[in-house]
Amino acid sequence: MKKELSKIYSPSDIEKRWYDSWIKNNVFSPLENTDNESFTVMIPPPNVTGILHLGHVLNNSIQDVLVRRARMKGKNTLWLPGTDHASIATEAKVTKLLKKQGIDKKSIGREKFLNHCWEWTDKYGGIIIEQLKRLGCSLDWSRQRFTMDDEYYKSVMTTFVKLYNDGLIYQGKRMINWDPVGKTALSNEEVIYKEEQGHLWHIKYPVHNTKDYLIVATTRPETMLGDTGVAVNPNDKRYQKFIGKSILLPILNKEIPIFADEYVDMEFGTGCVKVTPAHDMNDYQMAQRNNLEIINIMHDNASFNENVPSIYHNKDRFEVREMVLDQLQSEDYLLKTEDYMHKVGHSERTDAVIEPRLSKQWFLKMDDFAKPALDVVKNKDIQFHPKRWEKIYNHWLNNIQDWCISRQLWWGHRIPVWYKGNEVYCDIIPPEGDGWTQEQDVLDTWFSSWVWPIATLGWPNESKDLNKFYPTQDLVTGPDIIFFWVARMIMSGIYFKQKIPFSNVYFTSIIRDSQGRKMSKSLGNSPDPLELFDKYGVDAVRVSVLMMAPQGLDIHFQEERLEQGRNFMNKLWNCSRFIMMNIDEKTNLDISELNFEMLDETDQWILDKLNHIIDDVENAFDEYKLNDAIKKIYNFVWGDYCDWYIEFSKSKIYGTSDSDREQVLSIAVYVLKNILKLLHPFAPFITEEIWSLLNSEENFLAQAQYPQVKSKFTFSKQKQNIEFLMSVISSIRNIKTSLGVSPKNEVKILCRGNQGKIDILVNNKHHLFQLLNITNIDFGENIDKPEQAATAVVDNLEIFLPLQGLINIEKEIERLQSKIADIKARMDNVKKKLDNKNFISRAPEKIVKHEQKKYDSYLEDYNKLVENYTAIASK
RNA sequence: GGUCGAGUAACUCAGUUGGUUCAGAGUGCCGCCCUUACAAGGCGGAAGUCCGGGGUUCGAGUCCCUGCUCGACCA
Repeated sequence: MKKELSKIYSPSDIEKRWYDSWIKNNVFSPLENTDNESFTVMIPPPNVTGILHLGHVLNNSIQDVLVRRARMKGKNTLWLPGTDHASIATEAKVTKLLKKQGIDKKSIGREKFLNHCWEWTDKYGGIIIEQLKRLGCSLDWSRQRFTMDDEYYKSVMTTFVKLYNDGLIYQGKRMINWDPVGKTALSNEEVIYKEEQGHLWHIKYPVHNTKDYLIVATTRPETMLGDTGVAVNPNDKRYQKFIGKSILLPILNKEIPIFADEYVDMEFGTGCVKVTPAHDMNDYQMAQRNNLEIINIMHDNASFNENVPSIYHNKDRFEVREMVLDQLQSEDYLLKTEDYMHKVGHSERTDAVIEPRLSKQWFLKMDDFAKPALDVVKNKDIQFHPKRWEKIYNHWLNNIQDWCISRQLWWGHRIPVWYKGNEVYCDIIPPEGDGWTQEQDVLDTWFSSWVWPIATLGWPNESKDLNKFYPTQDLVTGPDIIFFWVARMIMSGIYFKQKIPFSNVYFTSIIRDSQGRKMSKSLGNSPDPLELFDKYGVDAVRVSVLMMAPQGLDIHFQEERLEQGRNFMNKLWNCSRFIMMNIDEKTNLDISELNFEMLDETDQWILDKLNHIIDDVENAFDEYKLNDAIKKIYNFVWGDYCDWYIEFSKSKIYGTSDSDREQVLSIAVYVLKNILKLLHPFAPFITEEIWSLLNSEENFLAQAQYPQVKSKFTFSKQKQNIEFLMSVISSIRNIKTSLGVSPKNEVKILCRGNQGKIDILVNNKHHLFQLLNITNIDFGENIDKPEQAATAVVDNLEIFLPLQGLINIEKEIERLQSKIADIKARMDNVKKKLDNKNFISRAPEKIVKHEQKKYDSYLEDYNKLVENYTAIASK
């Protein structure tokens, strides 16, 4: 019943099979009746019409690792999937699609438009869900949610009504960020400031009835058509005499006042500011303070309206800018044009340049939410990883402003407010009677998703799930939505449920291209994960991405780096292949029945090493350093298990003793099973496949028990011995290659050193033969050095390779010289310390002793090397 | 302008509390090997002014100050 696996691991054969099998057997669903501690993670809901990109791969791989590990640790685990409706993005897409078909959104009306949105959602909404399955995500699909589901809708309505009744939601006419393409208000957080090359235009503003003029400097000359004043700083000596006078505004020939306001920065530009209250946040505030007229000069699409001369009517703001500049130029008002770098606000979704606009909107008062949200992070109820995001979070909360929650869109949660004359009604249920009209606006999508952790579990109903799975434990998300979502979830959790929504927030890296640019469709630098899956295998992509994701730093993605993961998966496959080629029905797969008296030092070493790795991985997870964890496992599998343990084991596997062979195979299988368990959260498919091929007793690896440190496998002494043995083997290999001795050339070795060292080598003689291709070894304390031999010194042990006829004296001299130089440098370094009286007297005794010991050992090695060097060089 | 982060081998990055194979890993590079798990592999090797300049200390990649470069967030 020996099994022969294919030489190369082929992922595509097994991925789908295992995913289907996990689903069929409900592996991802939490248990209904259990007292086990629960572990919950809420997926950051992807946009319903989105498709998988590398950011999702990273983010969801991390979640899957945490979730699978928790499940294997016996927690009652729920990872809840879902999507959000992304109102502005989806609405923009649907509008565009309809336009192509010659259909105008407004003319078909709200209801029909929403039907189109649902059609779109039905068509594209499942794509990303299927892609997450492909990624292997162990989500509980029976609990999948969509923010536009009826149940979820009710949750959102409940929050609005409660906040309204609590007096925290109000409607007001304010300056807001207006997206002239999406034709909707945005919150402050949805405005992205980008640095752009612009101009600073210096314009002459004549003082009325005088020959004087003021000069204003502006980046937006077109707004002068809405100017209602000019401001100067009250302390500015240059302009004090003009305060109270007026300006005759060019082009319009309209008289507007010159006034004083502290806001004006005397240093900036000319120190005179043109004031356009309806189109600038700061100007609006100055207008309020100084009772200026407020004139709106634009339509909702940022073209000019009838409040300006007719030649500008219906012309876009950028076109008007050119027209105004031309006219100013020709009438000699334009004095200077400077290049000027400045930050321009853009809509996060449509990328349109934001137009500040005075508008009636719904707001949520934020002051009362901020303090508790600050507290729970301050007192560590919620911890951020990495920690530095706490500062960003605190800063935002300390400067919080009211949240504009209304959007002039149709796709989303319509605000549950009705009007009849002067009457206002707010409730989940529509008002009775005729004549009521519902508010047209919908809610900001983030207002819908800030209750994600509770609404998905059925809130406001005190459902079984809500009690069992809320609060959740870990949240994994990108730092770009720390304000949009993370902070607000914390607020809503505390406000509506009196409990924080999660205990740990892991902020992922941002994946950039190899040049450090953001991934974007227009640059075409965003690889399709599905193609990468096909090419490298899902496990390989997961492992590679996690290995290159340092906590909190951006990733520079290069496709070639996926080879590391692919090669690793192949390595794992092949060491398993080797094991399976050799085990048979006699092999004892249950290590508890092993005869520990029979353990070889190498067995003890690998078991001890395994303990250390389990511990290291545990510690790495405690700090959410997943890349540390996977790297530790990688080094153990490749560097210890494959490179050394399996190689050691061959002397027994190919030896004559059946009991030795079965013994070493049992250990090898035991360690391999632990490797599979440790690796399963990272690489679920391949590990499950190998697990099943090993005929393991437990059904699914996904449900097996996670490895724990076993104190009976502590073998410190043996570990040291084997590490010494490995150094000896390495340095003999070094001699052979650097002298150009072919690996095929069998050689003889002599070792001279103290009895302790010699004992180690004698005990492991069979390994030396197996790994070095040697014919004979002589050991001893007083062995004679052969005439012509190459030399190495390892930890005071002298190693001789008699190379009569083969030895290349020149090369050996060169080699020894470099070894001597190397150790001399180390020695000098230590010597410098020891010669320093201050070091001897002030450093801790332990350190001084250690350095002294180090020096003695170096000196001994050095002397031996020099001795052998002189002997060979003098010939 | 404010705040934060980063700068270590050709590339991408590890380096916990200052001292212990602390100067590391992977990739790439050079040499030798198709050795019966694996050439997506094995064995060996070369490679760094730890961004510059000060300082604290017996001792600094690590702590402090300062300068430079890049990035992010906020105004």
